[in-house]
Amino acid sequence: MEKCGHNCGCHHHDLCVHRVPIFSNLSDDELIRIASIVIHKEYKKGEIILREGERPESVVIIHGGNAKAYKYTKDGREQILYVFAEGDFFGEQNLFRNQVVGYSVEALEPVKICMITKQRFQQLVQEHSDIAIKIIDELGGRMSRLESALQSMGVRNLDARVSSLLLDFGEKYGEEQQDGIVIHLPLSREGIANYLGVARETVSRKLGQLENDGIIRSISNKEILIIEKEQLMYMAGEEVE
Amino acid sequence: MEKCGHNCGCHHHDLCVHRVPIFSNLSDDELIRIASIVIHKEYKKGEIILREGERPESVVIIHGGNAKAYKYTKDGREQILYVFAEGDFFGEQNLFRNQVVGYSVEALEPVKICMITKQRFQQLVQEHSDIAIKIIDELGGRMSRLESALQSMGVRNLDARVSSLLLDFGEKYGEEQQDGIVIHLPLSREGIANYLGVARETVSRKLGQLENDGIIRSISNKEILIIEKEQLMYMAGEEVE
DNA sequence: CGGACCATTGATAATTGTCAAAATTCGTGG
DNA sequence: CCACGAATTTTGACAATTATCAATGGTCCG
Repeated sequence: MEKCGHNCGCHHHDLCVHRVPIFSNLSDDELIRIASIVIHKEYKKGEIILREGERPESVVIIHGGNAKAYKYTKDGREQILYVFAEGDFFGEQNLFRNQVVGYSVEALEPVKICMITKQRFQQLVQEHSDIAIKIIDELGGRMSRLESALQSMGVRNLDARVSSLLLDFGEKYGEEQQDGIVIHLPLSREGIANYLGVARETVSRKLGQLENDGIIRSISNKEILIIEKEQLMYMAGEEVE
Repeated sequence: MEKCGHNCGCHHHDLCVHRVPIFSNLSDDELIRIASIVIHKEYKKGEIILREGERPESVVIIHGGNAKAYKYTKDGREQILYVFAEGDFFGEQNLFRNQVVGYSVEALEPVKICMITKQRFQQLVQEHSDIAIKIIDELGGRMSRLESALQSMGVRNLDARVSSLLLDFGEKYGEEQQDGIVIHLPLSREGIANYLGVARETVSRKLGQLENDGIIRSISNKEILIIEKEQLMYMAGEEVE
């Protein structure tokens, strides 16, 4: 691990604000200033960082580890909306309008975050109009991904969706090796199911099928090897009729 | 109709920029200034206002009529993402980043729009940082709705989704009457199906079921009467197990 | 090594999709 | 206002997909 064990007192080195696209236009001086108003926190696996229905007082930036954002239905079914990784932020929905958040965020592993209070953040945006534009940019990107996800759920068959998910995770969590790409999964099978909006068992079956076809290999519960990326891309793009 | 038949030369009265939340903080003078840089256009039913994959040069504000935003899969299945109505805007995703749009927009009926070129719009945002904040607000609201839609697709059963849609449309397009709420549907049955991500026939069957149960009445292809709103709300909220 | 947790598999039921045909609605022109 | 044809919607029969329930098998950690 890092030497930052004392309740995350890391100051000027390894600034979390450095990793965040929305601050990318700022000078080093400004970054350090921002870093000084930032609150650090750590969460253990399974801890809730933000709870649906709350009115968060801060914008949260992930500084390490992954976290899932999800909604529950009344009957307890979970839909995962995002898997946040380093540099992602949330809580911004409630920055200006006074609205409750629409999802909960839970640490999938030990997670470090930086928080900036709403008030401070508003100040920042006031001073640097660049930041507002970056936020619009970032939200635009996130919306595009949501729109694609919605389309996937609506009209694409499950094979295509599973393939897409493997490819996406390959990009984000993959490690190139000589026999293919090893994905270090942030989610369990159940998590994958709740992300795709299908039953746990169905994911098992689809992955089993892909393994039978020699397209992937399940190394462990948290690692999958992509053997035939081409094949996956084909399946993700368009299924044979 | 209105007297504005001459290719929409309406100037200072009935300003489209008046109806748009993102300009709500501006003074009348400024609104008039903005109105002067706005380009007006009209589209007939079925015409494409924006095509997926293009790089739009303008932000478009709907000034009258409804339009659907949708994506196609390669095999021709349509997923409707939004139904835009008066005051909604789009094309802002590409305001600052140079990215292609992720969906097409088609007029569902005669539609009037106002366009502001990217360049002018950027200028506006530069001058009035309020606008950027309003945009963030607006995008936040749209994201919340997308997130809920994604959850619906993922974990809610079809009865709940159909009920929700009827209630939403009731809010947006409904007209209170003594025997219930008459919805003036912006979408055909096929449109509803493509919005919910199910087959045309399935929508027919579900609506038929609701009609048999006396919860709604189908008046015509474009009008549905909600008789038992309570019942719909119950079904939308939580299905009996 | 044991126990808790997670993942897979099998059998069956429920839901929705697909295709074809019939019925209804809509718009137009007489 | 009515009638006609085109477009849309509904219905029925059947197939395909996925969910559910139950049991088994693996994996991870102490």
